[in-house]
Amino acid sequence: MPREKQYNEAEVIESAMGVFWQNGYKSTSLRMLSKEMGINQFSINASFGNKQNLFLESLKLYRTKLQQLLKTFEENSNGIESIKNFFYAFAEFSNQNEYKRGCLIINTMSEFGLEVDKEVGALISNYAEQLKALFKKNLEFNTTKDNDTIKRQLNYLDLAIGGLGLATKVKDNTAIEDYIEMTFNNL
Amino acid sequence: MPREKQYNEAEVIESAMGVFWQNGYKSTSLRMLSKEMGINQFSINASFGNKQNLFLESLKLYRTKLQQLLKTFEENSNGIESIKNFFYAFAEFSNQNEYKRGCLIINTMSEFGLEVDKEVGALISNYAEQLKALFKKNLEFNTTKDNDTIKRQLNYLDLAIGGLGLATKVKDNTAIEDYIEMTFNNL
DNA sequence: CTTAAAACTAATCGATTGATTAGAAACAAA
DNA sequence: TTTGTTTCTAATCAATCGATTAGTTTTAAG
Repeated sequence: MPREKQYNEAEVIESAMGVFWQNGYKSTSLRMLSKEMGINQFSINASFGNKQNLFLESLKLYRTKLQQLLKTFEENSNGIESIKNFFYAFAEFSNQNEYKRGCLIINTMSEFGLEVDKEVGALISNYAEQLKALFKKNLEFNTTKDNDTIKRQLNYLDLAIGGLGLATKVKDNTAIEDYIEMTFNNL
Repeated sequence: MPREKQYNEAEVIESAMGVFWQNGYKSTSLRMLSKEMGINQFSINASFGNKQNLFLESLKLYRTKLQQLLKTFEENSNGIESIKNFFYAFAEFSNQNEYKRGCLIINTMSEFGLEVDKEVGALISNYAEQLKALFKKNLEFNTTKDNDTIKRQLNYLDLAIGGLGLATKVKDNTAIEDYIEMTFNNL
């Protein structure tokens, strides 16, 4: 007997994700979201509760998109070159349209630092740990490396992918390509 | 005949800079600034006009502080090792107290991306160009490098210092040290 | 049809934002 | 002391924020 929803929740989250990606959390208002999602504030509340939770759902969607890159990375884990391929895929993903939006996860890390919401922080940490595990797996492809070398190179890659995320928001593609190439000269 | 100001403008800018550094531009309200600066909103307006201009003045002050690092860098320009020393000095500066605030300039780049205020953007660009000039000077200390190598290494260092700025906001000192050491293994 | 449940529109809530105002207080020259 | 200028405090402005409400519309079961 009830009236049907006139929108698809998965579709409107996609729109919300785009707005948060472009503007960050604090600079995104519910009115901006309402406009881009094509539903009013009441419906946002009905489907997602509040702004914070909609942001979390947007991050989850973003995470599932990145997961496809991680899947390719996992399936093609043959050492350093595989890590480099992931760096390029990550940069390309961040530049997937005309906007310079960077990476939503790294943007969020930068916006909130260590004072991040608990659930958001958990999502970010989970992603970071999964990525580091893949880095580690590929670094260990060269069995001559000692544990200390692995540990240092892992920290190097972890911070480098963060820097790459920031760079995709403010630097041009040539600089980014030079950066990736140079990053892997050391490894 | 007039009444004297009961505060020193240079001192209250120092306080304002700290608030912006910790919270970013948008998350800093005039009431937070008023409280930390020890003067009321009217006085902020009287001395600095508006929030945007106070932010610009805070950035200028931050820039003068970084200028001391650049001065040391300039005076001790003997090649790659000098660049590395600057990286360490930059990381230490960003961690100068108990807070994890990162670098105000890089935080601002991340917060506004390419849609930054004109004057703020000019200040950032000016700083970035000055820094790149110093990188270039030290890279060219090794006269065997061709121009293309210099250009690639310059982009590498430019993006790496950005990544370091982000890292000082969210990573621990061990990871940062590993990152710097690894970064200079390639050069 | 009638009816009940859910989704819709539009208006509005209190709180907070950046900015401004009115009026009191301070202070040195006249 | 009087006067004129500036700084100060405290209150308040319109705009916007996230969130919510009241009331209408849609829909399908009965």
